[in-house]
Amino acid sequence: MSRQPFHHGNLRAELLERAEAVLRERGVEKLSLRELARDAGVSHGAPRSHFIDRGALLDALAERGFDRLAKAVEAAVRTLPKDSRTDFGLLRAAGSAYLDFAAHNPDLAALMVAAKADDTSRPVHDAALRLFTTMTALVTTALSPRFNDRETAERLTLLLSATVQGICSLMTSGRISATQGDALLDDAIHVFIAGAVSNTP
Amino acid sequence: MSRQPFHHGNLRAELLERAEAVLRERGVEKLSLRELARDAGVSHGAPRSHFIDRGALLDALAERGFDRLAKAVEAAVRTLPKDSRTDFGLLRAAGSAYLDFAAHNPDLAALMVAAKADDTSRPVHDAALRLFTTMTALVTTALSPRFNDRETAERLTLLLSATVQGICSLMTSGRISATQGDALLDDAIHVFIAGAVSNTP
DNA sequence: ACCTGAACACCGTTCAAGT
DNA sequence: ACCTGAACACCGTTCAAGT
Repeated sequence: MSRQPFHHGNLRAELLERAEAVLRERGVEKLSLRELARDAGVSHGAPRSHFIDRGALLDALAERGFDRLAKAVEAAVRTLPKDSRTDFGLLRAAGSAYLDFAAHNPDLAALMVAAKADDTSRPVHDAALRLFTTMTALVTTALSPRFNDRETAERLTLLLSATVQGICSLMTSGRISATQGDALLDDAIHVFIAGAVSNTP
Repeated sequence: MSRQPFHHGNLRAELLERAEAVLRERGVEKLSLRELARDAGVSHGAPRSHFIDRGALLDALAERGFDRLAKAVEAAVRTLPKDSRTDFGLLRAAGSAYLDFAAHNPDLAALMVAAKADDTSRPVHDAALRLFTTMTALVTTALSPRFNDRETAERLTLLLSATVQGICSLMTSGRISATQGDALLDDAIHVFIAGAVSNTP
């Protein structure tokens, strides 16, 4: 009945939770396995049982980031008022969710982008694909009158994702303000829709 | 006449040179001031005279990266054969230079994107602005028949830059292959041109 | 102005050992 | 299966001192 049971029982989850907070509040540089262990009241070697190394923890964070972002995008689209459910409105809502996520979790967003698709980081890549699937469904819904083949949908989604992601980077790196980012997103979606129309067979 | 003069005379430049190589060959994680100092045959405290801390070195690398990229873009456009100097051809050449740079210097590209616009990293931001100026001139040249106000040029350039940069990220993170990146760039520029036309007053 | 070298306070990683 | 704790080999940063 010790208050600190030998088996923490929840260490992995707690480390991730705490790591996300550190990431938000102090950045990747300051994220240390040893400090995480200390804060969890566990020895410095303990995290090793859950994450083979620091990179594995970062990968796990990126993976969770992609899933959270996908959920945020889905929620933004779902809660969109009926009169805003135009093609533009839908894509704009998704893009905004993206930007908000990046603005509130800049270092996590950077981690997600940086995470290489190694053999070891397969879960990260899969999570990125899940987000891509969400985005593809959305683009298909928004632009469905214009085309109906899946390949076109995926190419356009890739393009939109890249663009939105680029806007996020400009914002988080301070190249443009949040307001400018919002305006740029508007431009992006206008151009995207207009350009997609004239480039779709 | 010692072979190791007390004043190295060129330490800053040598550290940067060597750092770029390490960045390319082994990644940011492996970039250490102490190792750089060792390789330069200098004490571990010496870099302090040129870079206040590790972050300052990374900022200097990012700054140089932006200037190299700007030069690469300019060269790509300049050496473009006459019969390729269409609006599409010009933008495509610039985008390709961008992608090539990122493909060959993924960690440097990540550093450039990550570099926050702090008060301390003003030079990085200025270098980013110089690249933006280059890009604006290019977009203006390519699309000049369609508009003539500077504000439109800058908004469109920002959009194109964000998109190209997003494609770079997808590539360097292994989300898409270099071939897919190339195809995506084609799509991007087609959509960009078509969309820009119908969105320009 | 630029560099040295000791000192300090951290790291990540490994691994035998414990429960 | 999960965690401990010592050990190792690195770091970045600071700073008085040297040239």
